[in-house]
Amino acid sequence: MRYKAGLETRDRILDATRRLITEAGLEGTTIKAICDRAEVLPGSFYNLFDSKEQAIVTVVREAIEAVDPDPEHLGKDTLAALVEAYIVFITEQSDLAGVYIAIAVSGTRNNPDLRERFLRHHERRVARFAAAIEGEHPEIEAGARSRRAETLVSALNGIALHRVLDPSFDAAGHSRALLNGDLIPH
Amino acid sequence: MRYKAGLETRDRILDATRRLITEAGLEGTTIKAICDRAEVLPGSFYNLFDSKEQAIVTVVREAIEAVDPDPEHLGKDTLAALVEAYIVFITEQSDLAGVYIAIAVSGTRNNPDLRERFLRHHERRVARFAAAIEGEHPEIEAGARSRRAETLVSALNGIALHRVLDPSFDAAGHSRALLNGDLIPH
DNA sequence: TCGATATTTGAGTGATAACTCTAATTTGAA
DNA sequence: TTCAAATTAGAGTTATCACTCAAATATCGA
Repeated sequence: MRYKAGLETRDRILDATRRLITEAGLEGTTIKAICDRAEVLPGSFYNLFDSKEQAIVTVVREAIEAVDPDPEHLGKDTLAALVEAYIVFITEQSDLAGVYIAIAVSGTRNNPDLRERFLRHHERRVARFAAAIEGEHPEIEAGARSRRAETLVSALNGIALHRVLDPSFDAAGHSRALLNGDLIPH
Repeated sequence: MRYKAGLETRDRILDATRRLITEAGLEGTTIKAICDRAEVLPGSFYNLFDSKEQAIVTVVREAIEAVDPDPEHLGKDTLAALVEAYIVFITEQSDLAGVYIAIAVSGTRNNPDLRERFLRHHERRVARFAAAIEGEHPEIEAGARSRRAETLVSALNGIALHRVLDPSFDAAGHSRALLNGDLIPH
């Protein structure tokens, strides 16, 4: 994996894997399907990856990292910025968003490693949202902050889920509605 | 499929299918896995079902119906009752809830029939929530009602999704928080 | 240009997928 | 108790799965 040709092939394979997972689910992501789409033969695939799983995990790691860019910003985010970043992820990196949701649901059942990775990521993400809430509403006590962050993160994932099903779904509008409390009057 | 033995076998197969989809995903739901768990041989399976897909679709239909019980109540629900009903579904029928989420994500990609069915169900569900909002807040105009209903239904699905991943997740508390607007102060 | 190394080719492996078929057994109405 | 119909047993079929391998070819630093 040192020549330019190999790196390009690797990119094509990862791109095919990303799109396949979102379009056909983990079930439909077979070596043959990946190779057909990437215009590569199985021998080349296995020259670059040890297994199908390695390619999938590579793409999943990408997706998880793309959800939470610049993690070192923790504590300096605003809630609005975090929500806007997620909107960008959902709408402009929809292949990765599809991977993210597919893995959240299917990938974590048979693969304890993926499950662990996903749950750790979720915790970090909730902590980041909670820190943003702290910055804007220091009067809310820590436990309640975490709870609210957890509600918000899960709810946003629901919106991402539906957007994967229905690309015309207005994920941005619904995400902002959640943030602004435009749900039910009281 | 007329004798008692056949009906019991059918129940065992459907039960195994339900649990397998939630535990192992669609990918792990093979005829062999279903038959092993139901203590049935492939010949018996195919005596009662035309295909693996038929068994899965049967279970998916169950799940979709369980999400929205008593659909004729449309217009007579309160929002709180709808949310509580979903909480019961998520927490007390977790096998079906797992099927529901798994299909929402994976099942609708390769199967246009399932996709269609799921999206129609989603529309009905949003309409029902919107009708409940109308009953409680007639001052909100129709378009905004639908929008809010859509936000709420998607957000609740996000909570169900996370509960499938993590059974200790307090789905009830987070669902009620959404309903009560306990998210971010303004 | 040479030559060690990376890459590609593509047929081939064993395992397992969904599904079929026939014979043996069980069921339950008459 | 009988017997037609339902059910079960379980080996077998075909297709496709992930993955391998040896030979041919392409790459690029020296």
